[in-house]
Amino acid sequence: MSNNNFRPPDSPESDHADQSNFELPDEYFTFDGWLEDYPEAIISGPIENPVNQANEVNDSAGTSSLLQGPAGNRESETARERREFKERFAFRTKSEVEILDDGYRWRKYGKKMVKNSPNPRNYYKCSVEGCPVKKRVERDKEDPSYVITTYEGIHNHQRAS
DNA sequence: CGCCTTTGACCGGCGC
DNA sequence: GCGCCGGTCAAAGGCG
Repeated sequence: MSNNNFRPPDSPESDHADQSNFELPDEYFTFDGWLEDYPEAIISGPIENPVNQANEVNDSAGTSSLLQGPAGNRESETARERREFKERFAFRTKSEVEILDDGYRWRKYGKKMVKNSPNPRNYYKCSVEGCPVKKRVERDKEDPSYVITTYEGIHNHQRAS
């Protein structure tokens, strides 16, 4: 299994050479809320061309997100909705370990048991100073052989491994 | 010695 | 209001 050599597509500087190293996870989803807001995302299956979508994002200015949802109506959204509208995506990977080396250094800052799941959820933050990226990792409650990783934000810096 | 986990406390939003 | 729930803080210890 590709436990230690995948690369998430939210890399700010991922050039085309990097793309060749990018191994897709088994399943891959995008959404513009959190997982619990989109339970159907887990069920409904992988999206069509995640790599192409990632390329589009990287090619287009690098300002904005992988996950443009109802962006046109942003002004009319409430403050809370706007605050929650961040760049997020998740994927589900069959893996025995949760510590996947994606080329960034992460510092774990929390762990919580969530309701409706027997498994804890782990919170990580990018350890580069000033970089706002966070991720959370939890096991699939239905199938514990899968790990669900959710990324939030876009990296400020180059990958330093 | 500099970074990392671990872990319970804390906190803010939201529903009742 | 109060309590649940999810997210974050921070003190303490671990490990290379």
